[in-house]
Amino acid sequence: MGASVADGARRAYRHPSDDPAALALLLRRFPGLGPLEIEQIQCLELARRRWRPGMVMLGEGQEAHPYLLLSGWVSRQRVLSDGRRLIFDLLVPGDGFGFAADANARARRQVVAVTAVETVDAEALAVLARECGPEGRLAQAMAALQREDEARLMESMVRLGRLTALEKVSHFLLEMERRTSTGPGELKGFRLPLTQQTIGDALGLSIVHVNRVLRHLRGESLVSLQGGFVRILDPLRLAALAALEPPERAARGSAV
Amino acid sequence: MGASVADGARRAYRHPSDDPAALALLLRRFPGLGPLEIEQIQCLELARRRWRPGMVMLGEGQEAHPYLLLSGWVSRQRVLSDGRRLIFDLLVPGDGFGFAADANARARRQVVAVTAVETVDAEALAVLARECGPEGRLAQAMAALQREDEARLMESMVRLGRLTALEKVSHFLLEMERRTSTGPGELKGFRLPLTQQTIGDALGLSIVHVNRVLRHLRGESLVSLQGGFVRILDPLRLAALAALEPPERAARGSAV
DNA sequence: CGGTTATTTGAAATACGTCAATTCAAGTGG
DNA sequence: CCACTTGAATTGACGTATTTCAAATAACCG
Repeated sequence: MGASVADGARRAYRHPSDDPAALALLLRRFPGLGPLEIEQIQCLELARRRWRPGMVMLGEGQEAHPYLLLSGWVSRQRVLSDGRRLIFDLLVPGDGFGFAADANARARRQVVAVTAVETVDAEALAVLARECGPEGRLAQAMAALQREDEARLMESMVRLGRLTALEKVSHFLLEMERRTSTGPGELKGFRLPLTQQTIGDALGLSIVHVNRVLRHLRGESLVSLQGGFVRILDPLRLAALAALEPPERAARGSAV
Repeated sequence: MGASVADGARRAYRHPSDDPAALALLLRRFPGLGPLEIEQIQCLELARRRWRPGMVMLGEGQEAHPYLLLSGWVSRQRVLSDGRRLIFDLLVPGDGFGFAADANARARRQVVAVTAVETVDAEALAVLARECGPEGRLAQAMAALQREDEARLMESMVRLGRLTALEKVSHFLLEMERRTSTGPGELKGFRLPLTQQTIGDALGLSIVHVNRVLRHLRGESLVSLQGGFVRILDPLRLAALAALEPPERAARGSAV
């Protein structure tokens, strides 16, 4: 019974600043870049920054500054005055935030480091994208990322509003596996450096219930959880539980 | 006991195509426009279009086309294969959709007319905004609207994930009052041409529970509901119920 | 008026949250 | 290496919010 989605942040997410794979992680998220853009991005390596767990990387109402995540996990969230918290979105290495200027102020969310985090300052990247015009590859790639972001938020809304706890957790685990997998042939699972409280705040569930659902998933041999490391043992059955729709489809007619 | 948030769409939202106030409605949503832009917008009056309740105005995965709402209510939503529905957002006269090209495809949502709807084709508006560059007033105004949109979605996520049913409904009614009020000195209430099923799908609640919460709000003399017409009788107490935060605040520190 | 759709209500089931205590894992200082 | 502390995971018992089921009005529409 010793399985858990334990913290483990300090162990596995000690700042891997000298990790040569970090940059590759970033680039994989920017589709369709040419050698010019890649060279430009590599210049950004200079402006790194580290954040300790719990640090507020972007306060509520504060003007946004763009960053890319090299390592660690980040939460975009809102905390109500009575302490309730909702996590809009969890960001993993390769993700970025703070690009849509001023969007943060209106949306009244804060960005917080969940684990130890290492970022690169992407201000220069945003400037470069603007300079090359909206048709440039970089701007296109960033727009694509923003659309991904938005699609993820929509998916989260469905999850929050219309899925059961079992469906929520299954859906969440599958999403996280997809987003953290660094390539093909990776059947060995993935790290999930989140407390059950954090998972609960992302799914709109109490910590106790998250725990029970995880126990159930373990009991059914659908996933294995050990020290913050997750293995999805039966992806098909889990996807069925997650109420996942078939990926995408063509356009449809108009009238009901 | 006969109060209800009844349909009433066909009665009150019979297409007011000759309503001279329609254009004013549109313009109030575009802050900071000069005479040039207003003139341009008025040219758009030509391309109107009508939709009957239930019509799919933009199918899932379909390429977006920009519209502005002159009259009627519209739902951006997602329907799961088992029939469950989540409404991301309800659009009221003066709102627009379909501007962020391709965003719809990834987000896999459909746009559906809730009531009878009248739109103007805003393609020309989008083109004009692009032509004047991202610094033009029109582009700025549209970007501002999009930020509003996003902020509203965030607010919805908090509502879906962390508010109780009573809080959800109170919050929803206040939001709708704010968004449909056409100006100051309007204490008389507002039309809410939505089915309780629709409200439920926007709040992640069952229709039965929506009904019970509304009855409770009526019983407490917080709101009055008659034939799709809503009066908020005690805004302060209702806002307290809605777990509403103080409007906005300055920037905040950084570390926890 | 008959047919349809929406609202309303009660009773019962259930999913989920809260409370409180225990266990477990990891770190810390002696 | 060992108490000791701390934070997270785990578990049981219990309360409650919300859903589901079913049926009865009520409003609307042609």
